[in-house]
Amino acid sequence: MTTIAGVPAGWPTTEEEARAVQDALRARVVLDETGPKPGTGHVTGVDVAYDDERDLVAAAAVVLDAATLRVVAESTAVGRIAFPYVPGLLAFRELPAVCAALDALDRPPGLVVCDGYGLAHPRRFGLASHLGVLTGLPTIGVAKNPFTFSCTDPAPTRGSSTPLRAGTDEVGRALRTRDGVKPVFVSVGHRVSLDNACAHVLALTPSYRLPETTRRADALCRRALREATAAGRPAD
DNA sequence: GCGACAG
DNA sequence: ATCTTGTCGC
Repeated sequence: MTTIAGVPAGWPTTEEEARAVQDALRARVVLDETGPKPGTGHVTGVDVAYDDERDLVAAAAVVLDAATLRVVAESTAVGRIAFPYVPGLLAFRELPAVCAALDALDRPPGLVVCDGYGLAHPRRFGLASHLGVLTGLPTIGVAKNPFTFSCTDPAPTRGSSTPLRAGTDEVGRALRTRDGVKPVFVSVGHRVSLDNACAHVLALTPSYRLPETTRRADALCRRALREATAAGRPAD
């Protein structure tokens, strides 16, 4: 079943407000924990799909057994779009629906894998870090594009990586998850080290470029959006 | 000022 | 993110 995601009271309306929230919350990010051990416990993927025409958003959370990568639980949530897409402010668009989907799970999510960035962000507070602070859960970000960051190309074999830097700080890593295929871009969200985040991503990519968590959540939120769009309309 | 820019 | 068919290759 799909729950309804409302926009929280006080959710930012303007870009200025949203940036102020990021500046206020980023101090709460915890960076001195290693995080759960890869291959143990549960790992949850979250993703969101949009229908801008109908002002609809659908989020999905899919819990996998970290050892077997089998799905053990899932949930979806639909609602109104909470914020426009603005580079650097993606969290304000995605998080209300994502939080509603996580709340609807029948068990703890364990480590949460987000689409996008955590610390690798203009104000060091991308959606993975933001979700971690709001929920207290360990989170990481896995992005498909380098955003504003640049890096050298990792060696062509699976497992190789190069740093993603902002100045001299390593804010993330370009990580090759398949031989000869474009890397993914991993960054820390909350309560997980960068080394451990990369280890998790490798454990979650036995066959494809993207983590199984992301692939499952992507498929599920698209389905939830289709079904929400089809509902309440005359059959034809 | 102009372009680039996670999803 | 989303609009969109077939096609080349393992």
